[in-house]
Formats: sequence, structure tokens, C-alpha cells
Amino acid sequence: MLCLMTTSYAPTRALNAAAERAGEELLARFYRAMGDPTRLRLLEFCASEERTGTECVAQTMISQGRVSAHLACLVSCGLLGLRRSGRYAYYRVTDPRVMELIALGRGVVADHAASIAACATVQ
Amino acid sequence: MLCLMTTSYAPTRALNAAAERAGEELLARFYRAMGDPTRLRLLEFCASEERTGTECVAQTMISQGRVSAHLACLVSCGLLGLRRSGRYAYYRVTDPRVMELIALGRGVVADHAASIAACATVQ
DNA sequence: TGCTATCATTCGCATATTAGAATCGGATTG
DNA sequence: CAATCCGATTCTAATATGCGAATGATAGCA
Repeated sequence: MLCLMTTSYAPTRALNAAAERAGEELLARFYRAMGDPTRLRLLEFCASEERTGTECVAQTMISQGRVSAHLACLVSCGLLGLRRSGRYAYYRVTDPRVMELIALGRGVVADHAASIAACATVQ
Repeated sequence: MLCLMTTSYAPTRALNAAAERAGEELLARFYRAMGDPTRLRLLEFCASEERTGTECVAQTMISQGRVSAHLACLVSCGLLGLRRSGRYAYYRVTDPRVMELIALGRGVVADHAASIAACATVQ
């Protein structure tokens, strides 16, 4: 292990705090990526099978451009895998942690549905 | 079990679809509640010990009113437990699923940090 | 080479969400 | 009771995000 000693702990602490804030910023982005009902529906639609973009558009009933942007967001954030073949794009949930996250979320939501619905901050 | 028979499956399907959409709406709200860096810092701060609102303000360095609203959001969404005593409010993560959600999220984020940072949809 | 299908990108607009500042209400203390 | 502390609520402004519509880009086909 390679390590540089510093004369004070203060700068190291400051760096750690900055890194921690950056990490939480990314983590918050990740949860916001999950925090849209259309994207959640897309995740579930792509949970068991590979789906093309056109299939996703038919499933969600919203504009093709919006679905494309949602899918790109899910891929960027590691929630969806992407395979390209010809003019088709195939999407699928490949990381098992994603469905675990959804299962855990569903459990908490089931226990607090009423107060979540009444929350003034997220609506 | 009490059950009314219908002459067609279509209405039942429509109700199921509506219920599913409502469920995803709530689930999306729940993830949005987790999708703010300040709220994530508050969750971690209240993970191991009970904390008062004043302690949370000192920790986050943002305005007292904002912290109060963030804490209320976390309580509403089942992410934080609340105990009142006199003029104090004590907050703490009581549901073990909350820290599991954070651990899972951290894992996925660690594997996709660069592309999450580059995602155009969540910034 | 046109022509179409599939997917990505851009634009303008509406809504959601955050922040600080100020204020309000309840509880404790002197 | 008056003063103070703690927490909740309200206000306005700024930013983030979602949407449809239109457009662009690439691959396959006639």
C-alpha cells in the first residue's frame, strides 16, 4: 500500500468530505433515474425479456422521442443493458441488483402508501 | 373471500392497469425522495444514532427551514423514524430496508459512475 | 438510388423541486 | 409572564425535469 503522510488531518478530511458529497450527488442522480413512473414501467417491461425501442413505445403509449430519452437515461445509469443489431436497439435489465432495488422499494412503499401519497415535497 | 364476477375480463384488466400505474407513481415518488443529495446525507447521518433537528442542521450546513422540510419528506416516505419529546424531534433510520437500498444503489453507482455523471436526463 | 423503418436529438413550454429568508407556534426556562 | 429555543410553514426566485412535436441520422429494402 502506497500512502503519503500529511502534516495535518484537516486537508485529508476536507478531501474526504468533498469526495463524499460527490458520491452522494451521483447516488442521488441514480435514484432520480429510478424516480419516474414511465422509467419504472420500462424497467419492468424489460425485466424478463429483451425488448426493442418500438416495443417500449407501444407499451408505454408516450411519444417515441420521450421513450428513447428515458431508455438512454436508464442505460446511462446502469439500470438497463443495451445491445445493438442492425437498426434495432435491444434493452433488458441485466443487473440483478436493479430488481432487488425495486423489490425493496415496493416493500417500503406498501407499508407507507398513504403518507407517501400525502408527502408535500415529492408529488 | 368475497368476489364479484364480471361478464368480461376487459374492465378487470383496465382496473389492474390503473392500479399498477398508481403503484408505480407511488414507487417513483419514493425513489425521488431518495434522489436528493441533502436527504441522502441526512439518512446517513441518522443511520446509526438518533439525531435532533438542530444536529441535522449543523451537519448539513443548509437553512433550518429546508432541513425541516427534508426531514418531513423522509419521515412521510418511510425512510426515517420520528420520535417527539418536549420541544425536540428525534430522527433515525428504523427500517433496515433503507440501508439495504442505499448499499445496493452504491454498488450500481460504483460500476457506472462515469456514465451516470454524463447522463443528460438526470443532472 | 430512392424509400421506409428504427432510433436519437433538439426545441419550446409547463410543471416540479430546491434554496434562503422570514415568520409562526409550541415548549422550556428564568 | 417574558424571553428563548426548537421546529414547522410560507414566500419568491432559480433550476431541473417531463412532454409532444419536429427533425436528423443510420440501416435495410425495393
